[in-house]
Amino acid sequence: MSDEINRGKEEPKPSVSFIEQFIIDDLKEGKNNGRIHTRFPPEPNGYLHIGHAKAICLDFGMAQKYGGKCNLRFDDTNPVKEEVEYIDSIKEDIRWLGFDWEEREFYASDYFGKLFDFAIDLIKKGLAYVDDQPAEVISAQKGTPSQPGTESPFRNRPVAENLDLFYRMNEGEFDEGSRVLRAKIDMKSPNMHMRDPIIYRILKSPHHRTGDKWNVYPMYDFAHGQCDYFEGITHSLCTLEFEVHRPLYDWLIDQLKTSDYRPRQIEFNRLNLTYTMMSKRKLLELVQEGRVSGWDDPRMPTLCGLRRRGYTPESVRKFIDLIGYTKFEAINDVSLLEHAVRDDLNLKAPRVFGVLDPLKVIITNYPEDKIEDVEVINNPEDESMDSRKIPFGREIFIERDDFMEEPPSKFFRLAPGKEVRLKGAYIIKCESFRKNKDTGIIEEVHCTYDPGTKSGEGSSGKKVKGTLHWVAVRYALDAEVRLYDRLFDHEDPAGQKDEDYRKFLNPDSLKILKGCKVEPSLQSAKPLDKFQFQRLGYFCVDYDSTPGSLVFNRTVSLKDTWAKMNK
RNA sequence: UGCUCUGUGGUGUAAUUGGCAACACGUCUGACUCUGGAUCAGAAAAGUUCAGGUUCGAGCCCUGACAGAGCAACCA
Repeated sequence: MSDEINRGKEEPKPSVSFIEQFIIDDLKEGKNNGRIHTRFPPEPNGYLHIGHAKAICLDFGMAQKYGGKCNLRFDDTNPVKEEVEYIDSIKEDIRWLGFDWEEREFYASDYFGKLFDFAIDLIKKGLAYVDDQPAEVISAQKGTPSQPGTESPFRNRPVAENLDLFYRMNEGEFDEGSRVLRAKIDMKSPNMHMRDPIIYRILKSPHHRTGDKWNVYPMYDFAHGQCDYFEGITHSLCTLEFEVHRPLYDWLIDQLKTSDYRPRQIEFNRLNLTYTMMSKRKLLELVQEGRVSGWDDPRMPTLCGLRRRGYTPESVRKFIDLIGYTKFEAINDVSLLEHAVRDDLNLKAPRVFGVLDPLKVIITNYPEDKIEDVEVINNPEDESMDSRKIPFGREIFIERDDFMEEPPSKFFRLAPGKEVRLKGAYIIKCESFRKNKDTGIIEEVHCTYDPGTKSGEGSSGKKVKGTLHWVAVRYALDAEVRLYDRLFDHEDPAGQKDEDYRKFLNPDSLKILKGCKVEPSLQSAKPLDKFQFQRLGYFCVDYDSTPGSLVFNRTVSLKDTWAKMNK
């Protein structure tokens, strides 16, 4: 290529997120000896959703890109809410997304000993005290964001007494809720988190990893920053709401650190999507109240839900990449997510014929018992995917929507006297149809075919506007198809003050179609196999599917300009 | 009435030393098509929350407003 051409189209500089820019700058300055170490710290109290995917892609992605490492660390500081079930699903989902933490699977509970020692150390330095007051009193003394707090009467308890009490708290001598350990910082701080935060509480539920070894457990705020520190994390990436916690983490690390090293916390915006919500608590409610079939209901924004819906990890990653990381709390349009899957599946998904709402067509001039195997391309976007043969015969099913008794002028499909191409087969002409006099339902369409128009062989000079998909009656397989729509009919169901999000549940978010007809090659399709049902959309085999009764989930429809014209 | 953060087409982002506001999704045309898909060509759409200031020149710097979000769990 000549210099002139090169000059003409300069590579647009790839723009990086503000976080990546910080990392680049830190690297340039030689911080941490050029080391990059991140972590993804989920709490094992629910399933991962696409919002977590945003964090995962950043945590693992930055490490990958800059030759660093990313730990998986479960934030399991609350034995009351956390379960082993969730740990396995979280690991599965991270792997599915395409990331690997190698041997670095850690738990906040791995550090309970160190954390306890640190608490003892703070007590000895006069920086922590045992408070005997009940939760409500402590809470009242905290003040409000606009009013300073007041000091606890136990604030100046002697060190020896604090030490004795704290040890005895851990011995199990006191009831849950009777005493807590607090850091002694500043009750008048404008930052609520600095007003003598509770750092240890008594909890007597057994922990999934440490059993009944401990009777006191660190609060998240007392564990998170230090765990990062213990693991040598260089960049602690988290969401915006932890911005106000940062001074507390810094204060704690100041008491702990023995060198200049300190993890750098950088906060970014959460992922919000239109017509859904990310609150783990509310998602759990949907599951528990039976409003969805489970965490992996294909309407859920969970990773297992998206997987079951037919999303590919590539499409999720692409979407995350598209929306970026900023400090602005945004709400992203689902249509971008849908674009990402369509874009990915367009290249990957084999095309097949499936008829959702079958209407029988009889080709009256086609021999009774003749069956032809016609050849169809598997994917016009990818020649290497080759072609396959499907059976064609005198009786076929077409989509009910593809026939109209009295069509408008722009209707390019089948109608009395009109001709259409049957994809991969012949051009047919509608000669007549049979209608049920009582119901008005069209029961059968009678057509003739032109033998000179076989696909790939000719068209007898005919030009037809429409091409239909079809399935031969004799070889059609029955299938159940589940059509999904947005779970909520409000753009921001959880953001409506004084309105319960349940009120916005979309009653039509799931339509189950029985008696759909699909081509015989789908007989052996396995759960999670993905296809494009020609002209309809992308579909994925559901876990409920068996060779004897196929079940497909619609991932997303194809763009449909005809449907749009008719709106 | 406090503290922290944030305001760029409808939506999400970009603009790296202050220099013609760019890209994607969506929307709308048209072409092509044995998928009304894909693809291709094109269009509409913001003058950067507002008001001042500095500057030859401000989305970017300064000042002041306004708006939104977060913070008052023995949750994370």
